[in-house]
Amino acid sequence: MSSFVSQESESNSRPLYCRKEKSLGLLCSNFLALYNQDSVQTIGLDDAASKLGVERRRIYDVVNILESIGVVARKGKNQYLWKGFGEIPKALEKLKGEALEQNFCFSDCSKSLRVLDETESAKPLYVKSEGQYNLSESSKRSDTKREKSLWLITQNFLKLFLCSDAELITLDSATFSLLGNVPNSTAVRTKVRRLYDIANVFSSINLIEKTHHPESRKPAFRWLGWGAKHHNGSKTALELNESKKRTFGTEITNHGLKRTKTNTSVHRKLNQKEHMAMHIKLDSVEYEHKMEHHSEACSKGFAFGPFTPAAVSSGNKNVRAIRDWESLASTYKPQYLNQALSDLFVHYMEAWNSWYAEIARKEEIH
DNA sequence: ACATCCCGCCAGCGC
DNA sequence: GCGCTGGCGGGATGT
Repeated sequence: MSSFVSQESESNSRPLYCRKEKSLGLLCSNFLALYNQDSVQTIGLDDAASKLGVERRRIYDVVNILESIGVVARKGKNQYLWKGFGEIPKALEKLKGEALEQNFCFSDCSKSLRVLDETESAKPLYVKSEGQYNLSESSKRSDTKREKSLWLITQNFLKLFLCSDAELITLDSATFSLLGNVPNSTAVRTKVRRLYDIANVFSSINLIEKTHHPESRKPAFRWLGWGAKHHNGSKTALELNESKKRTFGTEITNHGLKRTKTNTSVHRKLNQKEHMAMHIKLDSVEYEHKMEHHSEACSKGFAFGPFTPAAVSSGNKNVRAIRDWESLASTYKPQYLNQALSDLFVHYMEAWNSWYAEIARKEEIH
C-alpha cells in the first residue's frame, strides 16, 4: 500500500477525482480504440477490463450496449466477437423492421425534424407482445430479466428514434416510453440512469448527442444517425473510424482514482506526473476519435464540430486559448514508452499546429 | 437544488 | 460452491 504513496507534493493540483475521466462514454471510446482493428476477432472480458483499467462490471455495460447495435456479439462465457461498425446499418435496419412490426411507431411520420416531447408520447412503448423479441436468445435468459436488460432498453431506445420522425427526444419522454407500467419514482430514476448510460455510449460513437429541448430546456437526445451519409459517397464518422485502424491499444487504461471516500486519501497521493501523463494518454485517444470523426468537416470549411477546442468559435482570446493548449502540451509532453503512442503524439501536435495555422489565417481574413 | 451517472452490491443462473 | 452476468439504486460529482 505504501508504495502507492507518492513522494511528491499533492497540493494545488487538478481535482483528485474527475468523474468525466471515468465516464462510460470515454470507456467506450477506449474500448473501441482497443478493439477496432483488423487483427481483432474475439474480445476477452478480462483482457478488456485489465487493459482498460476498469472493473469487469463496466465492460458488461459497454458490450451490452454495443451488442444491441451489432458492433460486438456474444460468443460465449467471457468472450465476445468483434463485428465492427459495419454491422450498425444492418442492426438499425433490423430494429426498425421489428419496431414497425411491433407497432412501435408512436408519432406522426409525415413531418420531419419535429421535436418529440413528453406530451406527445403518452403511450408507453414497452409493447412486449409475447416474447416478440428474440425468442431464440431469450430462452437462454429469463424473460423477466431480459425485459429489463440494458440490451433491450437500448434497442427500445433506438426504436424510439428509428420509428419516429423526431429529431429530438426528451429524456422524460424516452423514460416514460420505455417504462411499461405505471411509472413510480424509483422506476423512473432507474430508467433515467440507464438512459444516461446508453446515451453516453452512443454519444461516444456519434450516433446520438445529448442536448436540451429548445423550449423547455429539459435534457434530450438528438439523433445523429448512422446511415444518412451512407448513400451519397461521403464517409460517415464511423466509416472513417473503421478505415483508420489503430496501431496501439495496450496503454489505453483508466486505472487510478476512484471516487470512494475510503480511497480518497490514498489516491490523493498519486504521483502528479504520472497522473498527468495518464491524462494525456487518455485525451490522445479521445483526440484521435474526434479527429477521425470530424476531419472531413474540418478540411472543407470551418466546421470543427465537437472536437472544436472550447473557444475556437470566436474572438482573439480563442487564439490565445489554443496557444495555451500548445504550451500545455509542450510542458507536459509525455514520455511514452510505447512507440506507437509516441508517434501518435507527434501526429497530434502536427494536427494542432495545422489547426492553429488555419485559425490564424481565418483571423487575418476577418 | 437539480442533473448526471459512477460504482459496486448482490441476485440469478449455469456449471 | 463458484464464477459469470448484469439489474439496480445509493450517493458522489457536475452545473
